Amino acid sequence: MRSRLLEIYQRLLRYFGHQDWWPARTRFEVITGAILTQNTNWKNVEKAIANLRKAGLLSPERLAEVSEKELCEYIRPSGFYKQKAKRLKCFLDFLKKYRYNLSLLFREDVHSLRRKLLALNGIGPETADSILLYAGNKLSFVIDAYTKRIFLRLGMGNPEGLLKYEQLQNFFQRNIPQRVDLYKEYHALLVELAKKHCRKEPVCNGCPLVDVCKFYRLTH
DNA sequence: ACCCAGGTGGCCC
DNA sequence: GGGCCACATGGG
Repeated sequence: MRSRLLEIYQRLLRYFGHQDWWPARTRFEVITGAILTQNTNWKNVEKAIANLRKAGLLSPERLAEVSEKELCEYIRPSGFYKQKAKRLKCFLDFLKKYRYNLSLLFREDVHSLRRKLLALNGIGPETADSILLYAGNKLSFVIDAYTKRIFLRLGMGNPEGLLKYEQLQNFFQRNIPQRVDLYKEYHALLVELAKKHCRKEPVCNGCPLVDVCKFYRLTH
């Protein structure tokens, strides 16, 4: 199974090229984006991030200063803005214990830090792992709706009960080399594949995995 | 006028 | 432990 996952990775990389994720300038911007993009189109998140940047608020200290109400106005385009303002504030309260110092935060080991992030209101497994991997350079593979959908289409979903988050995550982590750059690139490539070829209504033309896609074999 | 998007938490059984 | 539902904006 190890070779299967790596082969898929190689094919995606060859087809799409390096994705160079996460699209952000700083670690704090990664974290902010990770919370804002929850069930939300990235284009909308970009608008919210642009608002924050224009106001000079893309640092923990500065963002901690603005009221939750004011924060709502900046992030409105990203949707669920009242929830997300609260969630950002919640994370900042947590970060205050580290004197708003992300280097200090990420000095902690991945498992202990993951547990602490999951304990925060508004940070579930995907957001936690996005923060750990892309902001903290920690070995924590990100699973999202796209990843699940793709592996269902590939016919790798049900047999071992790989539907639950941690199960699918363990499956990846056990079967590919433990390298941060590989984790980052693989997730980015899966998102790219999903957007181009693995939507709810699949676009099989030109899909680099078309020959191994169970959905394709069943319906064409 | 629909459907969808890089989830999460709360409530119910 | 699993099955719904609210949360909200912008684009196709």
